[in-house]
Amino acid sequence: METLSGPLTLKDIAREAGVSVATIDRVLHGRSGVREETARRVHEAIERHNFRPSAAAADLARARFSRFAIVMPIGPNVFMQLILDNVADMSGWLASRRVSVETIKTDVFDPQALTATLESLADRFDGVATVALDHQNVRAAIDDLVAKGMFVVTLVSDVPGSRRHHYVGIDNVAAGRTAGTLIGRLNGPRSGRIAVVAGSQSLRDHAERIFGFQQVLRLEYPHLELLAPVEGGDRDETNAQLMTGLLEAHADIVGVYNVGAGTEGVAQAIRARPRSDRRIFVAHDLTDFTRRCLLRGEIDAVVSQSPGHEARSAIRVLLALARDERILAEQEKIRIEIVMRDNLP
Amino acid sequence: METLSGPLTLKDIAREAGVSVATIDRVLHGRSGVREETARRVHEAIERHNFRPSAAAADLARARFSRFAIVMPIGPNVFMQLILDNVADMSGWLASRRVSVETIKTDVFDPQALTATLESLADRFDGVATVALDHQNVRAAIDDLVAKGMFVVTLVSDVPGSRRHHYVGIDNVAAGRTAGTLIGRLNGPRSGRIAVVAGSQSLRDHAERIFGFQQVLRLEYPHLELLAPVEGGDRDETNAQLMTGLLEAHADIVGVYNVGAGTEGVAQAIRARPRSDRRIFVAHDLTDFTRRCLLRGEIDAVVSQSPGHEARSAIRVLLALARDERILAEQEKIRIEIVMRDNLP
DNA sequence: TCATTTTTGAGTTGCGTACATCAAGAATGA
DNA sequence: TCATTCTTGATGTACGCAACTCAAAAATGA
Repeated sequence: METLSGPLTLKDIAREAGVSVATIDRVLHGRSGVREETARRVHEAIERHNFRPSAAAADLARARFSRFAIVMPIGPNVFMQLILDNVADMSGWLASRRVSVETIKTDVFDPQALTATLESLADRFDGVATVALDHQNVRAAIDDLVAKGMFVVTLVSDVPGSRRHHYVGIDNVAAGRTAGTLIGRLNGPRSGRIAVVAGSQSLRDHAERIFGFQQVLRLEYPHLELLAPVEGGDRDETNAQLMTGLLEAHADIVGVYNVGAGTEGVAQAIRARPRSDRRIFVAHDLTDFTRRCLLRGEIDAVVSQSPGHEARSAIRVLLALARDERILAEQEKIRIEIVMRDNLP
Repeated sequence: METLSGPLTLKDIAREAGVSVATIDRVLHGRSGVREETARRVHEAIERHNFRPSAAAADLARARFSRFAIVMPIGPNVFMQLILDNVADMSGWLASRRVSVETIKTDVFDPQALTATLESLADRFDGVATVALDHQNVRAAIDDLVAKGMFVVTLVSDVPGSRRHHYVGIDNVAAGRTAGTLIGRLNGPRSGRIAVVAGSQSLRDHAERIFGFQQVLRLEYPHLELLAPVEGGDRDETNAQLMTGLLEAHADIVGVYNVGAGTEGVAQAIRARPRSDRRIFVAHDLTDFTRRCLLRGEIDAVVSQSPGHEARSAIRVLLALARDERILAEQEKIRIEIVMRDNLP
C-alpha cells in the first residue's frame, strides 16, 4: 500500500512538469488556455505523485463567503425544530468556515406563499435548503433559482420534477412500507382493523408513506382491514378528535399508524380507550414525546430519520456544491431508522 | 437573528481591541503571557463580533500533516472490510487535508500480538483507531500510547478501562437487547427454544450482546427457552455444524440469534431444516449476504451499525483530536440500526 | 507585423509563530 | 546611593503556509 499523500505542493508539481503554478492550476480546474501537450505533461506529474491540492490553502485563497438559506414551515413542528436546533449546534463550525445560514419560515403548504418566498431569495443567497410542497409553481420557482446559479436542496420532502441539485431526506414510500411491515409483523395472527392518521395528503411525503403502507398491508396482511386515512393537519387536538372518532366507531382496531406529526394527540385518544390485548402503534420521528412513549410501551416502534443528519447533510451538500467539492453519496444518504425501546439513541 | 459571522479577520479584531494579532492569538488559544485586563478587552471584541478564526487559514498556517493508523483483525471479516472500503473512499478527502491513513492487520484476539502491534506504533503515528480485545495488557498498551501523546480511538469493540480518547461503536448490550426484543415480538405467542450462535465470548462485544439478549428474553418472554450460546469463531463452516447440531437436538427451536459474523453458515443450517411455521432469525451487520436474506425472507431483521459511519467517524474524531477542533458528539454517535426488508438502505 | 493563444510572475488570502522589542522591577557593584 | 546590568513578563513584527488570480510577457500563427 502506498502513502495516500505526500507533503507535495503545487510548486513541486510545477517544477516537475516544467511549467508555472498558474498553468497547473488551470489544468487542475479544467480551465482553458492550456495547450493539449502541456496539459498532458501536467496530468502525468499529478498522477505520478497522486497530488491533491491542499484544501486549506485552496479555501483560503478563494476567500469565499457562502450565504445559505433554509426554508421551513411556520408553526410548532417538533421535527423541523430539531433540524434547526442541529443547525444552531453547528454555528461555530459554520462561522469558522465563513458560512452564514439564515432561517426563513413560510407556509410551505401554500404554493403561492412558498413560491413567493423562494423567488425572494434570488441574489441574496448562494444556496437554499427548502422543505417544499410538490406543486407546479414551486417546481418552476426552484428551476428559476437554479437557472440563476443558486444551489437548491430539497429537505424532508422532495420535488422530483424540479432541477434541484439534491434531495436530503428518506424514501417515503419505503418508510411507509416499513411501518406496514412493523404493524403487520408485530401484530401477529390477530385480525382486525388498522387506522391511519396523516397530516395532509397534499404533502408529498405523507401521501407516499400512506401509499407504501397500504401496499404492504393489502398484499401481505390481508387479515388486517385498512380504514381510510384521516387528515388532522399534524395538529394534536384535531388528531385526538379524529382518532377518538375512529376508536368509537370501530371496536376492532388493532393497529394505528400515525403518518406525520401530532403524535401526542393520537396517543391521548388511544390511551383513553385501552384494549386488553394492546393495539400496535407505530409513529414517525423520534422526539421527546415519542421517546417516552417507546419507553412506556405505548408506542411499539418509531420510523424515523435523524434530524441531526439531515441538518448536517443539507449544509454539507450546499457547501460542497458552492465550493465545488465532491459529495460523498454514502455519507449523505439519509436512513430510514426503526427505533424501538431498546435501540433508542 | 444575527449574522453568524462577518468577513472579519484577526487583524480587525486586533485593531478594535488595540493590540496586535499575536496577542489575540494568545487569548484565542489560552496561552499565557497576556495581562488579565488585556485579555478581557480582547474577549470583548471577539464576543462583540462573534468572531471565529478562519479554519482554512488556521489549517494552512499550522501546516500540519497527520499520520493515522487503523488496526484491524486479520482474516476475511466482511464487516471489517466494509469499514476499510469506506476509508478508501475517503482517500481524496484525506489527501487534500494532508492526512495519511495506514491499515495494519494483526490478530486482535491474541493479547500478545495486539499489544506488540500497538507498541510498535509509537512515534510512527499521530493517532490510531483500533479494533481491540479488552485485556489487561492491551489496556496498558493503549495507556502507554496515550501517555506518549498519541490519540487513541477504539473501534467496534471498546476497552472501557483504558484511557482511549473515544469509542467509535455501538452499545453492544443495547444491541443484544434489541435483538432480544425483535425475536420476542416477531415470534408472537408461540413458545419454543431460542438458539444463540456467537463468535467468541472473549470478545467484549459478543459477550455484551449475549448479556443484553438473555436479559430481555428471560424477563419479558418467559415462554421462550434460551439454549446455551455456542461459539463458532465467526467461521461459516463451524457455525453451520453447530447450528445443525442444535436443530437436530431440538425440534422446537423457533428463533435463532447470530451474534457475530459467519451468518452464511448459520443460514445454511437453517435452510436445510425448514419448519412449516418459520423460525425467527435475527443476525448482525448488513452485508451483501444478509441483505439478500432479508429480501428473501430468510432473515427477519438485522441489527446493524453503519461501517461507513464508523469509518468516517473514526477519522473525523482522530482529526479533531490531532488539530484540536471540537467533536460534534451528536454526529459521531453510532446508532444501533434495525434493518428489515423494507428499510434496506 | 499584428492578433491571438499560451504561459509566467507577483501579489493576495488570514492565521500561526519565532523572534524582536520594550518597560519595569531586581540584583549588582562602586 | 546611584548608575548599570540582568530578569521577567507583556506585546508587537514580519515571514511562512499553499493555492488562486490578474495583468503582463512570451510564444505562436497568419
